[in-house]
Amino acid sequence: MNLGELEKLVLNYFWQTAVADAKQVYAHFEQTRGGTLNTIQSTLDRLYKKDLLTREKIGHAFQYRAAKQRKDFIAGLIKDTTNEFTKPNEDTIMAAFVSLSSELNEEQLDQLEQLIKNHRLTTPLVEET
Amino acid sequence: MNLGELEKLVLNYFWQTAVADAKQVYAHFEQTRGGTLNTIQSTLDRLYKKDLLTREKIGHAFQYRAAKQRKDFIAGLIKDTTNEFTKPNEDTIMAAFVSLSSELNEEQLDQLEQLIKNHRLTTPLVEET
DNA sequence: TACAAATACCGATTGATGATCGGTTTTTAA
DNA sequence: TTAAAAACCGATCATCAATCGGTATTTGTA
Repeated sequence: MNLGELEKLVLNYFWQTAVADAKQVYAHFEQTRGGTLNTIQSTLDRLYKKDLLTREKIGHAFQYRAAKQRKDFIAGLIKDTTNEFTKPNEDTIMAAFVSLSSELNEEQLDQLEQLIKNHRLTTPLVEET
Repeated sequence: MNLGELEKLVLNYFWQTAVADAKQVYAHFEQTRGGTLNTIQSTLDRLYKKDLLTREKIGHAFQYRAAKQRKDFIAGLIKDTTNEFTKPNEDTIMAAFVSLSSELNEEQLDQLEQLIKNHRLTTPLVEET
């Protein structure tokens, strides 16, 4: 999935704001970077067509929201990215972890261990796909 | 960093093959996907200018190699990707780990713990930046 | 119900960037 | 010195995001 600059800004906006229609999004970006309402509208439409935003008509305007949690979206991006450089049969997620782990310091290793513990507690015995 | 389709193929090729000149790369892709030697040459050049390949003139041809290990390259990609959707002050690497971790199963959690252990053994007391 | 305002939708244009390849210049080995 | 090999240059095409004017719809309300 390849995203343009404005598309990224808008996505981040929705993870901060939850719900908004085109006019509200425009109001937010008008000051920061100019442009017209139409530009925002077509960007929202593009994100909607990419399944990154959902929308629901309320009154006469669509109310948009992020289709996925930020966390899940990033996880998906990382998996896709990693996939493109992963050998066949290589476990993509583990490859990503291996790649990242080389940059961790002590504190981060501690956090990671904690993360694993929590994960084991909250999702016991999940089936594999 | 945005890479085209052929650029990705070529990068992957170099992680498999280590060293090659344009002619050799062309020989490899000629069968699979056609195109001309020139196309390969300009792709190599683009990757070189992006610092993804190094080159050294030997005889009359440049010998190209991957500038980074696959692992480090992927780690960089993930960090860049994640950065674009990370709140200010949020730890990017940890954010990536958190994103990914939600998809791990038991076996992968085990592997990850092992990874941490090894990492602690091989890189004791690394300074932070 | 008709109408005005708000919004969505359509389509054209521009700008980046990757893919492709022909043609020319440069380099090098003999 | 020169012919062949390779590098380099530049043009064209395709795709996609950004932008925005203009038109068609929709809807709340008078």
